[in-house]
Amino acid sequence: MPSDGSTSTSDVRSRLLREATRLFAAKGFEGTSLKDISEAVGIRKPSLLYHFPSKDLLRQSVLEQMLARWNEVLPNLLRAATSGVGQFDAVVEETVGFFVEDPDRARLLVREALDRPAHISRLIGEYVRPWAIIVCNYIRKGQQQGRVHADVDPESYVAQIINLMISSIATFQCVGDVTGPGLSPQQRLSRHIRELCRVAKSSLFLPTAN
Amino acid sequence: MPSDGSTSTSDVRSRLLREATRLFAAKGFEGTSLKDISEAVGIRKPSLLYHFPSKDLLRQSVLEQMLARWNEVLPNLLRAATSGVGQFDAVVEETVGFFVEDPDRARLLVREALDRPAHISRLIGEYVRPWAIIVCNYIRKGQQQGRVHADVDPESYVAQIINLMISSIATFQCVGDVTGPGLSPQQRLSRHIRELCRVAKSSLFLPTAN
DNA sequence: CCTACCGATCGGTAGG
DNA sequence: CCTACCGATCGGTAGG
Repeated sequence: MPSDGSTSTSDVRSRLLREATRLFAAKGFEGTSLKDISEAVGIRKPSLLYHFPSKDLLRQSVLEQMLARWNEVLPNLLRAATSGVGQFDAVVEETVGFFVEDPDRARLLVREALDRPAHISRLIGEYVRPWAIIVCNYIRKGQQQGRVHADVDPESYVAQIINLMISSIATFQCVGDVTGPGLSPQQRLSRHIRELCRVAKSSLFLPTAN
Repeated sequence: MPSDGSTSTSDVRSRLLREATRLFAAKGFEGTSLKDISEAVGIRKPSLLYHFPSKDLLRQSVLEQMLARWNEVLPNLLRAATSGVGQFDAVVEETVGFFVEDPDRARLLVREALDRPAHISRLIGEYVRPWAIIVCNYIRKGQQQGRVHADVDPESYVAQIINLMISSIATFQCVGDVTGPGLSPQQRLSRHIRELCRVAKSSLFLPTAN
């Protein structure tokens, strides 16, 4: 019975996951203590360890929760990925949207890539290779049809664009302002993403002859 | 007198900087202890603290050393940056080369961007804004001359390409293999960089009419 | 979900 | 450049 209004029901576990995500993204796994996380939720450290038996299992749970959300979005993405120039836009924007919706997802992935490269390699093999191969085949078909630049290296192109989408959102807050202020963060983000999509598309497709 | 062959002269300080760079890049600032660094050099922790009075000053020194090296390379870069399509290649390749020469530089910058975004914002203002403005003006001139795509957003484009160059090398070891193995790391890196340069150029310049 | 407590390790100092 | 040591904090456990 939530009589005090601060703890709604018994979603302590999900609140722990949320605060852990936020703090791991902001200060890193080693830079965050269990005390930081538990007190952000309003409980003591041993209580956290009741929900997550160790710090490392908490880290794994944080990543698993994010990947589970990605698997929810993936069907939409694959549906949009069948063919055509407009569909390409949709795939990029849908993927970017996943990370814009919560930039901590991007920061978490970049940190994990730096801290545990072998783990990220495994996740890539599991979560992105399947549909990366599909995209590569789509690119090669486009090259045969003359819609895609002949000198594109499909595998490397896909790797670069994935990397660009994730890391540019992860570090957006500080690398976004190369040439000074003058715009609101929202405006900068919007320009940033539009240019990201433009780069991805313009470096893939030949200009349409119109 | 270096009689034992392990310590050449008294470059303990520079060896500490080298090992600190390597360990901060690999495991992060919070994930690296002063003991790790000092023992990698073969001395005790208090001896490290004689050369660098605190862990935070060591971090600053590591970054300063890297930025000093960048300032040595910058003149070559600015000389090549004057005009033309071939020159654009030279600038990108020279910049990429700086980070390929030692990928720890890229990892250090990405980690710093995540850990201390305000600090990286300041460094960007100091080290990259000056010549980023020059590049933006060059892009705008190219747009007027019809050599550069009209819909390029110069500021965002520069931010994206800088971000791409650094982060793709920082996380190359794990994100490079989106579509499976089969190539040596050297071959993969070479393909990766070639595609990176192609994306940068192809998304900027209009196809030459030949 | 709590209090009380554990050994280990942290960055840093004293003193030589 | 070392040994010896400091208080603080770490992840984790006992026990309720």
